[in-house]
Amino acid sequence: MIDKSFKLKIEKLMAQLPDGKLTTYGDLATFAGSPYAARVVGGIAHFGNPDLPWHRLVNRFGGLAAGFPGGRESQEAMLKQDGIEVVEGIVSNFEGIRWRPNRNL
DNA sequence: CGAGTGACCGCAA
DNA sequence: ATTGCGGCCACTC
Repeated sequence: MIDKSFKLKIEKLMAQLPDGKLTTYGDLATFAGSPYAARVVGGIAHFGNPDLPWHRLVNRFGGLAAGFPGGRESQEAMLKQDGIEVVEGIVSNFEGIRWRPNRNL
């Protein structure tokens, strides 16, 4: 059974994202089957399911997103609410809490 | 309906 | 080492 749509898969992965952790666009895109479709994840994040914690999505450098509604400060505040420490707009324990999707779905 | 953009990433010169 | 460009899917105008 193969996924029918890229967006659907991304949303599923986001739904499986553990609380208190974060992930990157590239990892989701790579796992979805297209490592170069990282921007697609960003697009989905903007027009996708608003119930998913998109604020836990960060770029490859562990930095906050670029066009997040309200600015990086808003996303940073959300991450802090989740217990994620953010400094200078960059996640401190980024590699420590960096969650990776389970390919055994 | 058609074309363009988008919260990115990786590689080439 | 740095800069510039291409590429994927979905959504909007």
